[in-house]
Amino acid sequence: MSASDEHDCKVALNTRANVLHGFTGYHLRCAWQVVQADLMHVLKSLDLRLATYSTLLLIAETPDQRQSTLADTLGIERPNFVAIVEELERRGLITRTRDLDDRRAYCLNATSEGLALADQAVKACQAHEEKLFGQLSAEDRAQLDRILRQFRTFESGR
Amino acid sequence: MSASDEHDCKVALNTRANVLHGFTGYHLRCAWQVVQADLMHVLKSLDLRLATYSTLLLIAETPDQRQSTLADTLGIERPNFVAIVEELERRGLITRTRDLDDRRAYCLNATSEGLALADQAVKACQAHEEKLFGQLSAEDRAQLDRILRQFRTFESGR
DNA sequence: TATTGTTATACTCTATAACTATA
DNA sequence: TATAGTTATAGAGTATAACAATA
Repeated sequence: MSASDEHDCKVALNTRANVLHGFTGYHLRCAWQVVQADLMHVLKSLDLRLATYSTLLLIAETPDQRQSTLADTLGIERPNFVAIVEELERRGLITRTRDLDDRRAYCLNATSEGLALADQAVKACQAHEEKLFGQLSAEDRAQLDRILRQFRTFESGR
Repeated sequence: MSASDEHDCKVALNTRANVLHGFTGYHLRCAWQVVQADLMHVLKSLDLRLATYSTLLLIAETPDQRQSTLADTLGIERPNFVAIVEELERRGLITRTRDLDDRRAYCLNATSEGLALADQAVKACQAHEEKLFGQLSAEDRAQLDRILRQFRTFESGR
């Protein structure tokens, strides 16, 4: 068996007490790393990465969008998005058809295989969330979700 | 003025509603990205990165530790830690002296310049935390900190 | 034999400039 | 001239194998 089959649960920045522990941002990072490590493991079983997963989901639910619109939504630079879209197309999960009104652009759509995989991935990620966030009390879990959503409106500027 | 002088507040994975918004993990990631972007900007003004910052802080408060111990604590692979330590030493922020009991190892210690910079960095990061997490209510901020700390004990394995 | 620090290397993710074809 | 998609490239961050010096 390969190293990729072992589930590596190690958290960077771990165990020993130090001044970093006084920062909420540090704990936020540690929490994300725990979640990310498990999420990546779950997605790997479907041969997906974070980027291909979120791209496939977005294409599956918003048909006929352009690459640049999708890339923008996902916060991925257009040049870096090309390889992601190419992989999904090569695997038969999405189609790219020329926009008839603007022949520079593509319209991206999920195939039935893509929709099926997106569905599988969502179910797997819901199970992953249950496994991880289910370790919190129901109240804490709801509070965490509610509080984290507030960050979307935050400015990080001076 | 260079691009590094502008404060880029953009959050990846942004604005448009999609199925990802149903996942707490997604919001956790977004929150970390908001915090990380601002933190990196703050540290850049002291010519520090996340890695050099956390390494300097750890060395400053735990004298006479070995590289491998420190790397382990920070969750950084030993080979990748070499360049970080070299940079801090080159800038006169830390010293590396051979361990007399084990001449394979180094003992790392912060210089007075290193201690001063660590102090500056901690103060800057405390201000950064006030600015960001201060946008939450006092109750929400305390709840978030408390809940996030629970993740340190979580297993992400099956 | 095992460990400390190191080198070399490779793979991912990210960021920018410049090209092409269309508009 | 501006935009959509692309190419090339460069920089971080991260991971592993293997080496020299020392234990």
